[in-house]
Amino acid sequence: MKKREVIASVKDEKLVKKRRNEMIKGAISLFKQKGFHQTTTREIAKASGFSIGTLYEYIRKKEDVLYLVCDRIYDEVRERTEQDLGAHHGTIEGLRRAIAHYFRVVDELDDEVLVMYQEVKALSKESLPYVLNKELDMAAIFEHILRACVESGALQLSESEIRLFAHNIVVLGQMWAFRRWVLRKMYTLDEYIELQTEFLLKGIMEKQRV
Amino acid sequence: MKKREVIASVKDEKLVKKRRNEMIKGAISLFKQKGFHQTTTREIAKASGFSIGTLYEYIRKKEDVLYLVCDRIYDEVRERTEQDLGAHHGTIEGLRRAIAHYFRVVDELDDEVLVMYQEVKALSKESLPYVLNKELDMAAIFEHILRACVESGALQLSESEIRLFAHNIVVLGQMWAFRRWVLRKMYTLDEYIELQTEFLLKGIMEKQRV
Amino acid sequence: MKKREVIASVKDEKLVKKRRNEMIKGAISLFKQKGFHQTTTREIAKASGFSIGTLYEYIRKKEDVLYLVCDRIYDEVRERTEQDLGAHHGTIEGLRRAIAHYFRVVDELDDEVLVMYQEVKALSKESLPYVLNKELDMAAIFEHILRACVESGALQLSESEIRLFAHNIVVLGQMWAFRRWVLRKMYTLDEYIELQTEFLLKGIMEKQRV
Amino acid sequence: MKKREVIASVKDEKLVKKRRNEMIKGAISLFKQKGFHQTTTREIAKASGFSIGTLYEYIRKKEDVLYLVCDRIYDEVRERTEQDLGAHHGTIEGLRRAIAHYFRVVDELDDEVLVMYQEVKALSKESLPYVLNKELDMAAIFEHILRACVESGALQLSESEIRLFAHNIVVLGQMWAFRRWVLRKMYTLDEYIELQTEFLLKGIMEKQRV
DNA sequence: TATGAATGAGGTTTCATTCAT
DNA sequence: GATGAATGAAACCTCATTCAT
Repeated sequence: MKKREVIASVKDEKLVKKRRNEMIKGAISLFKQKGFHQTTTREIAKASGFSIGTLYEYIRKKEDVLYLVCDRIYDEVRERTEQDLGAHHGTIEGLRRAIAHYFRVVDELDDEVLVMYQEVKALSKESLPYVLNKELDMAAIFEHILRACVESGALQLSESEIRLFAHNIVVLGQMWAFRRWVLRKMYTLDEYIELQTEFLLKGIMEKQRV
Repeated sequence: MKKREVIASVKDEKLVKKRRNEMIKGAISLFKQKGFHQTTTREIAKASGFSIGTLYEYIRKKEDVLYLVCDRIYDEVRERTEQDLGAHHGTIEGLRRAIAHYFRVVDELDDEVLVMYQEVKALSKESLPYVLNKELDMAAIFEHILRACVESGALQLSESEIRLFAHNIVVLGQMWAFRRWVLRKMYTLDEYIELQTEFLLKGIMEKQRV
Repeated sequence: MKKREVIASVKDEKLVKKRRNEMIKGAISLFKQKGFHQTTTREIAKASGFSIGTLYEYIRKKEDVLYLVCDRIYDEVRERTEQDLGAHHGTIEGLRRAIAHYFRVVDELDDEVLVMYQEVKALSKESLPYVLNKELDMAAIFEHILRACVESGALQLSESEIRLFAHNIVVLGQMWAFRRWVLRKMYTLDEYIELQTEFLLKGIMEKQRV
Repeated sequence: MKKREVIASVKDEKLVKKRRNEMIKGAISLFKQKGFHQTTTREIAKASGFSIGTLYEYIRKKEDVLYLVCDRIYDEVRERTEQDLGAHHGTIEGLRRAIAHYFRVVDELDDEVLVMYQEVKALSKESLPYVLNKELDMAAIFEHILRACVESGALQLSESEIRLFAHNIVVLGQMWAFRRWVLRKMYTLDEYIELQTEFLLKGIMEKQRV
């Protein structure tokens, strides 16, 4: 699925990219604090370093900002997660590292992940599918890893299980962001990774009926 | 933690309870469709069957409605989950049944769970703790069950693990609601319960290091 | 053709009528001075004696005000023109008096007629037909009078001529309003009526080829 | 009365004339569709084939465009009407032909006439007199013709009548444009010319009191 | 001379909340 | 207790105009 096109009045594509980066950065910091609905377009413009008129040269509606923000956050999380995933491919060790790596990315971008999580529903019916599709892309990363393990014989999983477990990994990672208000009181990041990785791997690996 | 007091002008407590029930019912159905911010107080009043003036006899601010709604949904989910939990206490079978039971409750109340999930962040700093506390109550249900299993010797878990696994159960249940857009394409509820229960139990039970 | 319904949030029909009268009065005086587009909704509210919020309890969009204004002006002109039209029905004298009477109405309501004339095109495609239909109603008044004269034998006109002459009368009346910037320098109202009545009657009456 | 000077930043007069022609052409086609107020300066620039910056090299304010447009339309209507008016000067036949000719010009330029009619009131107090003066020039054309007929003895009219009848001719011509929504359903252009010419000539010619 | 990005005042409209009845 | 008309702050968005390039 291609990206949704957000139409700008300004022609210069370089400039559009630059201004939108400023905009996204400004908007994220506001959305973190107050959420999308509590943030005004003027505030977004100000935080982006330009006037309200200029803001609207680069978007059409306020919701476009939210779309761009969600889009960016997903890209960021995905890109970072995909970094350095090559080694140990198709091994349990590789899976273990991927999980840990992903959890650390969520920790670094926890504000962003939270924003994304809580504001997605504010997207219009038009934008939503594009963003949900990115959720699927995240799950797909772990599906690939799991599938590689199956192919190498390191794991024995049905296709159904692969897909479900991939979602489980993604969600238990995000959980560190959206339940941080309680989890951080109980665990350090390292403890959380340690415990959840054990939990996940056992849940994924064992074959015998419980 | 006690409930947050939502102040009503009307004194008759019976009436307050009755009107608030109507209000919560009306509001939930609206929040499901359009979310809290897109729903106006007038719409809430109308859907509740009384006038805007009357609505404000039973709440102080719009956010009170959201608080009451979230509060109610948590109570509903918790109450239903706690039903018929007595049997098999302290056994793996009891845990298995509790999980399945809880997942079915989430399925029945999926709209409500979604509302709760997506609108919590709209609560004021004042209300939020009360609602988050209810999240903890949900986790506490499974902590009790897990702890009973540990005490009966059916499971061997540290206190840290008990608390984390309880959250995992709660979140993977909610996941059926907040990822339904993808999960329902892949699994029936029964399949989801079957797969996730296996996954959870294996993750929880096994003792040997992976 | 029925009137276009302008939807009000307020239920009390009496009140709606009263407030809309205030609104129309305020709006006309503003439209006279600055035209529809130069007039802001805030100004309309103020001139009507209520707040901007209240204004929008009685209309949905700014254009509704324009529709109500045009609608009212047509009604006013038509009603006043139709007054005392009974006598001399079917005679040239009756026609002469009707013309004079109508011209005097235009003179009294010249500002209103001007507003109507110049702002009609600002109406939406949705409202326009209802207002144009009122133009036809005006013409219909004179068609009836002319037709009565034909039936009584006082005039000999084809149906085509009746309809055209009716429009001519209406337009030459309105001309006193929309060309007042020049006509009033040249003629008093009485002179204008005298000259135009002669002109119209001769144009209408004579049968022989010129 | 001289033309109002519309100030351009660009000095090259040839270029100014050329660009303004493009501008007027573009603007008219937009004003036809949406009216002056609904048309943006950007749209005018685009329709004219240059940038918004360039537009403002040739005008000072948006209203200048409207002035130039109205000015041009009047010139066009007047020039075309004055063509081939020499023959039959001072005769009823000459008058008859002039009326028919003018009505055909209005028919050809009906969109333009409508624009002019409906947007004149959007002109500033400063520009208005210049444009109204052109209305007088139109009337003057027919005043001249009528006066020639009086001088040749073909008609017997007071100065007052001459001036009024000239306006009547102008307005009944414009009426074909501004009432076209109804008139075209009832008459072809030829029928309209035929009927109105008879009407006008009878109204103008007959001497006996009615 | 031509461009188009930038500006921000100001437009329309919404909606939570109040309060007289 | 119930009503709903009134309020006005504040939201989103537009667009005429400027000015650096």
